[in-house]
Amino acid sequence: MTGPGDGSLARRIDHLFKAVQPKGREYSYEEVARGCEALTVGTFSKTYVWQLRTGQRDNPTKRHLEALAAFFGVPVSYFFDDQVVDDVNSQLALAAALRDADVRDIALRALYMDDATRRSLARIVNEISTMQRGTKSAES
Amino acid sequence: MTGPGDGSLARRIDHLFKAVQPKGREYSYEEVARGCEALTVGTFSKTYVWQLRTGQRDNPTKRHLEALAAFFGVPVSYFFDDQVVDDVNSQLALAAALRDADVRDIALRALYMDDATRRSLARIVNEISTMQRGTKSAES
DNA sequence: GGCTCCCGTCCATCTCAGTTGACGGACAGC
DNA sequence: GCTGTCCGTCAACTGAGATGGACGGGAGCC
Repeated sequence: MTGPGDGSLARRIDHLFKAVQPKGREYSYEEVARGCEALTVGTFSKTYVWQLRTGQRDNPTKRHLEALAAFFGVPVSYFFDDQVVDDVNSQLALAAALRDADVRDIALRALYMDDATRRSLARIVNEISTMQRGTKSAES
Repeated sequence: MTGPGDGSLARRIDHLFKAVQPKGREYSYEEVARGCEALTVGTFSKTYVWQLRTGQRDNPTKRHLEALAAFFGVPVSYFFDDQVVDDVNSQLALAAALRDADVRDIALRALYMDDATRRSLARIVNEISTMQRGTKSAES
């Protein structure tokens, strides 16, 4: 496997940057830092995020690991457990695929589907919008 | 569960001391420290183990968390788990919804869709099948 | 072009995580 | 009783973890 699971902490963080792009772009280091600060007590500098991603620092504290995991929406064990990496990665990849596809458009076309299929799609779209937490509003 | 997951890091480490007693008594701080040093690279002082257990220090680094987890034979996520579960809940819920929906059926109906939508759905289905390959019933 | 704003990168700095060393108490052997 | 040793506890120091600010560069705007 050439995923982030085979390497260092830096690889995994790098993968999170690439996989989690609710704005269609990678988060900037400052966005991540401020987001982490918002989610946990304590400070988080953009420089340190950069150092972690590039492998210049590889031994962060518990607090920083928790903040990063919360920000990217992955369990903290993502940074430790290879199996969790695989599980999460597949879900992140799915989320990425769903983002690229215009889900609302698909939902519209679902009007021409039969009942069962449409309900299934509706549930999926619903979960997606929940997952995105209003970053792309105007759903409901 | 009223296990060690209801409190601070200190509570969880204290629980490990009490629960893991292969010699019939609690490990001494020095035993833990030396054991951790043996299992990982780097140093680990008995005083620091004591500080962590008593809550005087509560922000250890990744390296120390890995060492402690290895010594006591628990996954590193033991020190985190419950705290981040709700952050990934949305993704887990999505996975559940996708399991219930008959995705292959949806893909078949995609034949009647236009090109762009069908390609989007193809990517989604591809990710789903990838995700389902390694699925083990992690259901409670 | 010139200006501004934001990004990633680098460097100087400081804070605090983690170690070292020492003190008092408990238990065993002499 | 006395000594030696191992334990838990404490205070002080060291250095790595982490931060703040500065520099260069690219994109958008007038």
